[in-house]
Amino acid sequence: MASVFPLADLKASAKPDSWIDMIIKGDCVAALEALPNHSVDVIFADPPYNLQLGGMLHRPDQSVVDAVDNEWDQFASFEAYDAFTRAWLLACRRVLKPTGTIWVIGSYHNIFRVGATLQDLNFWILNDIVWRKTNPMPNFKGRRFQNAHETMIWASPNAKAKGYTFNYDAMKAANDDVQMRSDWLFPICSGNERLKDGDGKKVHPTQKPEALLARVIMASSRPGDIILDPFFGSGTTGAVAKRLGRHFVGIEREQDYIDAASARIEAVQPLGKAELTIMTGKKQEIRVAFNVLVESGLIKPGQVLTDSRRRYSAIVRADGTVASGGESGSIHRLGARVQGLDACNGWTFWHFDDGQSLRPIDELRSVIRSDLAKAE
Amino acid sequence: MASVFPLADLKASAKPDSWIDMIIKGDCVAALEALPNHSVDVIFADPPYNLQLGGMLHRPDQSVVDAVDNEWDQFASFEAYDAFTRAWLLACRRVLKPTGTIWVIGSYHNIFRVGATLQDLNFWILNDIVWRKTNPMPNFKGRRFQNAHETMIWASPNAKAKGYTFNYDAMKAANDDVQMRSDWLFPICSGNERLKDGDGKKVHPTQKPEALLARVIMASSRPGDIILDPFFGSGTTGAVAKRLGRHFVGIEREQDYIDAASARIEAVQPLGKAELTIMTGKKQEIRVAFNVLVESGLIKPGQVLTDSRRRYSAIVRADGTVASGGESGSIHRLGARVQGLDACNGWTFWHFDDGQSLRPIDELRSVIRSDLAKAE
DNA sequence: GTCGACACTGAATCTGGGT
DNA sequence: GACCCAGATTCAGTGTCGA
Repeated sequence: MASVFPLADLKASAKPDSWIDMIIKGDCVAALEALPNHSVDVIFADPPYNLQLGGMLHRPDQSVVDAVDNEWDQFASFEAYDAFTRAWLLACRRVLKPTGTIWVIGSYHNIFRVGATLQDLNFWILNDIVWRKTNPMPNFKGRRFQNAHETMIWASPNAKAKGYTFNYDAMKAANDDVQMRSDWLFPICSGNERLKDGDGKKVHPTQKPEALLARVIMASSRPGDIILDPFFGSGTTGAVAKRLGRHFVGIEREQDYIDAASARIEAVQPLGKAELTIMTGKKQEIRVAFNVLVESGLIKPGQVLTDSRRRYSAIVRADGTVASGGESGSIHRLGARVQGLDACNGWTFWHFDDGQSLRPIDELRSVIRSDLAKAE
Repeated sequence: MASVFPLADLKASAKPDSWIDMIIKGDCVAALEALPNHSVDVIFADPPYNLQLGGMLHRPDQSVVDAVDNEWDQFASFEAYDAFTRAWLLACRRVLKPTGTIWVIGSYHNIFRVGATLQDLNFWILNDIVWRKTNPMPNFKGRRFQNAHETMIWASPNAKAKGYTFNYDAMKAANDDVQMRSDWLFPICSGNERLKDGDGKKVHPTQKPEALLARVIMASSRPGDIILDPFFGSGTTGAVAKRLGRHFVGIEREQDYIDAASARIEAVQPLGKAELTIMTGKKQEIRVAFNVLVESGLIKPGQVLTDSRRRYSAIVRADGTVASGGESGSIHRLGARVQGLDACNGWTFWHFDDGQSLRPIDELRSVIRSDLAKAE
């Protein structure tokens, strides 16, 4: 239980990082306002859905559906819900790093209001993600389609924000080497994963599955990043963040939820560094300029490069530029120029003849890179 | 081309139904205001998405993506888009029958604003439906998840609206006898279905697949209903409506789209009556009250009914009520009362003794129904 | 006629680091 | 903030052409 932290203590603390890996007890907006500017990498928010339920719902066998009827899900009007949404999103915006991103999950009851508010506040939507449930609750009355999904919005703090973390290559590799789509399939949280109290009753009515949070965190953060959840509830975000080697910050008002989340997170074993290594693509590799190949002798001045079908050719010059029919420039510029295009990746466009076949000069760059790696 | 209809002609027409199965040329809101109150059963709306694109986007092979940059998709601000959305939704509300429903399709660029506006105008969301694309365009820069779906909102005109059409059993039967979910899988519109002009260029940048409209119309309307599309475009709604034996009304500003849609709809052959019969379950079956059984002599006053295990018993009264130990009421009420439950389906709870075994009284209702069916 | 290679396309808010 | 420029980046199709 060491990770619980009353908001008053946080405000009194002189230590700047005392809020990391803690659950702050208190109101969401007040607690956010106690955190430093631009200090967290990712926010995952599962706000109240503002369900507007009529009476009780019975299954065909007359058993009663255990609906979400908690006090924290009651709002007087759409206006009240919008004001609440605006307040916590504004507080989140200040706490989020410029390179950070925010996730918000909801259903049709609230997600349209959340999305519109995000846009009004100048957040920039990157994707809307659909969580398709393998095992959703049926529609008992037969008057609608089975409500089989929830929606997450992923956004950066403004339209110009560059440099947010998206582990594209890891996602693609995890998805059988095709791009990860915006529709994800996961079971709802049940079985051993579902937190129960002493009477076997579920601790929290809307506990999210860890698999969902794992994909969110793996996609949009790096090990060591700080993940904030302003509606911490049963602490799924904290548990998964800890397991995945990230730091967490939770905000929660209700002591029962804090107790359950705290114990749950305590029991989590973080994965090791090897398991947490994120697969990256070329963008992350050491930059090797073309003239390094010339300087190292892998390419010789005067050597002729061609494209893969020998339609175009160019001569290598000693300064690391290439020339063709009066034109000259970088491998990229000249590649674009001879093809009449705006841009070109010279590394894959230009080839050299190794005596047997044409090979892209990118292969020579790989040789340099592996030499550099050995030298480390 | 007979189905095109300038808005001025519509206003001048004395014939009240002259707008049915027509494409009205003109502004969406102005045209809607020329239609009678509460006159259409279903509205399907595919409004501009308000895409905010930067410069050109190139594929990895340097080819240029043909983006949606049409004038009709340009708005000055979110406020302008919201005002536009409010105006056409209000106009739709007046034209829609109290038992009607509206569908709106969009992407994350606009759907949150549309959904919030629907709620602000007191529409009642029944479902949000995800159209999962089998073949979406990839994310070429690897900076986001592949945007692989669009969202539809299905709503009734107000929270208390009852009696809207939802062909639950037909949807369930069409879905291998499990409830139709809120996530639907369809390819994007391509191949022969995609309308092309003389030069082989697509007529409309965002033509929707007919399969999507077919499910919408089959789920939420009946043969003979009127389906309105205020952003008619290439006329998919009209073509599918006609094929499925529904009437359509289209509103469209651009003559090129009207010409293409008009010719397209002209070529559609409607399905026959037999193919259009909507599969119905018990909900749609002829209602048979318990007293009809008594009146018909299948159940006799004074007869004893029991539950399947003979734990409870009740005596049938001539008025079609049943009584047990001082309590009396409908078969449903009394069934609930004796079990101490809030509700009970008396048709399956109460049984009669046919001399050999106990059989639910629901079987007698089936006898009545088949007699009624023969009589038609 | 068949098969393979290649070109083309779809509602897209689509780079990042350095000067 | 504007500009420059290296260089990284695509899935499920349909249609065409030539062998």
